[in-house]
Amino acid sequence: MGTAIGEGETRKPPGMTDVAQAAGVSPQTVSRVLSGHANVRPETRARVLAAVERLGYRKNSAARILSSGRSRTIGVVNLQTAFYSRLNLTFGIENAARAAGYSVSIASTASLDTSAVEEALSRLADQSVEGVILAIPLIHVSPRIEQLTGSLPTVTVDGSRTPASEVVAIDQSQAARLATRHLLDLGHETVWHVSGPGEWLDAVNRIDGWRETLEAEGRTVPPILKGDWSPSSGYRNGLILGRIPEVTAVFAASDEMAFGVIRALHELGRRVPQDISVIGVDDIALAEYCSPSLTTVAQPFEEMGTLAVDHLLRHINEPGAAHEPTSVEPELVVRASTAPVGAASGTH
Amino acid sequence: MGTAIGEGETRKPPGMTDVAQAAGVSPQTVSRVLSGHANVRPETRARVLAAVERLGYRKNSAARILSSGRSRTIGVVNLQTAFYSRLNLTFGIENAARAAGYSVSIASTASLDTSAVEEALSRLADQSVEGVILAIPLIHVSPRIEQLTGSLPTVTVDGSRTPASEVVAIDQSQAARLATRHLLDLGHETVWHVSGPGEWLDAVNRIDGWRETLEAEGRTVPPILKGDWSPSSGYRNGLILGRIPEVTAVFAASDEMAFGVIRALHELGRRVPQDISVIGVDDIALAEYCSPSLTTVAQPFEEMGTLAVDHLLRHINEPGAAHEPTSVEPELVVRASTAPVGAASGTH
DNA sequence: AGAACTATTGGCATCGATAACATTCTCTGC
DNA sequence: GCAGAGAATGTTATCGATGCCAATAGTTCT
Repeated sequence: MGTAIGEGETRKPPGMTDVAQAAGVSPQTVSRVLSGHANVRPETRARVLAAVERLGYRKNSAARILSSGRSRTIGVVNLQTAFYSRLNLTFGIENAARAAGYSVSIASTASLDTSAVEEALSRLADQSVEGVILAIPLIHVSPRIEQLTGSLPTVTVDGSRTPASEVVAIDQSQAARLATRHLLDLGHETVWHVSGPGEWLDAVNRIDGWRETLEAEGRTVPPILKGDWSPSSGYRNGLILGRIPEVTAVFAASDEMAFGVIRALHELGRRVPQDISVIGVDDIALAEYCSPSLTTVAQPFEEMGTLAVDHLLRHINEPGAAHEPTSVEPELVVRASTAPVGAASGTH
Repeated sequence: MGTAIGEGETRKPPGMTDVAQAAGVSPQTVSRVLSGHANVRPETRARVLAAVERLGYRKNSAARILSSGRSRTIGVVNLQTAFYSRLNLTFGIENAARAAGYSVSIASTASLDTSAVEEALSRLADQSVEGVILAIPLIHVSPRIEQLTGSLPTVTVDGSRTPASEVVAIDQSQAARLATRHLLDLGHETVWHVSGPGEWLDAVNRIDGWRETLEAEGRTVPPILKGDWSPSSGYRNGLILGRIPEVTAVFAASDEMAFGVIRALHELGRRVPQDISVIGVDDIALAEYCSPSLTTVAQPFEEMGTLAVDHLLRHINEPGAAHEPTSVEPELVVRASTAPVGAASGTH
C-alpha cells in the first residue's frame, strides 16, 4: 500500500486444484497420483507430475491431516539435558520414523515434574500425533498423564510403565552386572558404586544389578554414593572415595560421572587403574580418548530408538494386539581404566 | 467385531461444535474464548471453559492451521552428529520459541550433501513452517535451496549465507584469536592448529583468526593439521604433533579434538601442560573434569539459539525490515591444560 | 453380441476451525 | 425517549486435500 511498486509479492501457493487444471484432470486424480495410488494410467500420472513440477506445488499437510485424520507423525518426550547418550536415541527414532514415512515431533521438558511432563504430552497431543515415545523416566504417573497416554499408543524406553504402554528398554541391571562382574573378575574384593539419581529407573536398576552381583558372590555391599549423572557429582564423590583406603574398584553409573571420579582420585594422588579401577556406563565418544581411556558398558541407544519406533508403529497399525516388553543387551567395553587388583606397576 | 464386548471404543473426540452446544453458545464464541479474544463476557467465557474442561476438548491444530493460514511453527535444520555443543543451541531455540508461543519442528540431516539438506528443508516446507533456522554450515547453496529458503524467512546461525537470510553467529575468528593470544601470552613461540573440516565455516573462520593473530605478532605460521571435530581425528593429529620437538602449544578447533590430541601426546610421553599446552573450543561439560582439565573457549550456544529465534520471529512478523547480522562473543576459560612455556616442574 | 468385470476418472460432501460480515443488545448523551 | 456508538454473539463461506460413490471406458468370457 502506498508507494510500493509491488515487487514479486507473496502470491498464494498453488493447490491441488491448480495442478489439476494445469494437467487437465480432476483434483481427485492429482490426489491419487500424489499418494501413490495404484489405478492411474502412467500417462496421466506423468502429466500430473509434470504439472506439479511446473507449478512448484507443495502438499499442504494441514489440509491432508484434517481431511484424512492421520498425521503420520509420532511424538517424542525428551528430557532437555545434554546427556550425550540420549542424543543417539533420538537419532535412532528419527531415522526409523523417517524410513517408515513418519515424521517426528519432539517435546522437550526441562524437568521431570509431573506438570512439566504433562505439558509436554499435551503439546504433542495438540499436534495430533498418532503415538508417543516417552524417553524419560516416569516416576509418578499422574491421572492426567495416564489419561493422555491412555488415549494414545505409547512406548516407554526407559523401563518405566504407564498403564497401557509398551516397553522397550536396555537391560540396565544386566549392564550393572557386566560392570560389577568385570571388576570382581579382576580380583577386586568388592565394588563401590556411584549411582544416578533415585528418580531415574535406570539408576535404580543399575543399583539392583550391582547389589545382586555382589551378594551372589558373597561380597560385602558397600554404601552407595549418590550422584546426578553430571561430571561434577562424580568429582564430588570421587573426593570421598579417594580418602577411603580400602576402595579399589568403583562402578560409576555414567561415563561422565566416571570421569569426575577419576579426576578427583587423580587429585588425591590415587592412580587409575593401578590403585583404583573405575568403570562407567554409556560409552560416549570421549571415553576412548581421555586419560586413561575408560572401561565402560556400551548402550545400543540408536538401536533402541529403532526398536521403539517399530513397536510404536505396530501398535498404531494393529491396535488390539498386545506386544511383550523387549529389551536390548548392553555390552562391556574394556579399556584402560580398570586393571587387576594390585597391578601397581612401580611406585608405592 | 466378533466376540468383542465393545469396551470404551474410540469415540470421536469432541470438536468446537460439541463444546459450543454444551455451553449453549456458537462455535465462533468458543473460538474467541480459546484464542483469548477480548470481547467476550466473563460469564460466557467461564461457561465455555467449563464445557471445554468437561468434554476434554483439545484443539485440532490441523484445522486451525488450515483455516488461519498460520502454523505458529518454526523449523530447524540440524546436523545429525552427536556434537555436544550443538545440542545447547537446539535447547535455546526450543525454549525461546516456546516462550513466544511457537513450536519447533526439527529436520535432521545425516550429511551436508546438497541433496540431504534439500530434503530436510523440503520436509520443513511441507509442514508449513513460518520460518527456518539453518543450524548447519551451508557450503554450496544449490538453486533448489535458494528457492526454498527464498520463499521462507530464514536465519542461519553459523555464519554461512543464503541470499535473503539473516545471520546470527558466534564470532569464530574472535574465538580463535582468544585462544591463540592466550598461548602466545604464555610465552610460546608459535601455536600449532588442529582444524575442523574445511566444509565448516566455523572451521575456516577459526583458521583465519588463528593465522591473523600469529601474523600480527610476526610469528611463524605452522602448517595446519586437519581434523573432523571427532576425538579420534584429534588423536591421529596428536600422534603427529607429539613427534615434532619444536611443538609447545596446540590450538584444537574443538574440545573433543583437544582431548584426542592430549591423549596422543600422553602416549608419546609428552606431558600436558608441562611440555605442550593444549587449548580447545566449546567448553563441553567434561572439559573441567578430564585430566588435565581443559583450557578452552566457551561458546554461548544457548544464547545464540535465543537470539536466532528473536531474529526469525521479527523477520516473520515484519517482512520488509532488514536486520543486520548479529554476533555473540565467545569467552576464554583458563584451566589446567595450558601453562607458561618451560614451566616444566621436575622431570626431563 | 451381451453380460460381467475391472481399470480409470470425476463429483460432492466433509474434516474442524477461523475470517469476515451481520446481527442483537446495552449503554450514552442530548 | 431515541439516535448512535460499541460490546457481545451468531451466520456463512472457506481453507486444501481426501473418502466415498458414481460414471465412463476398456476387457474378457460365454
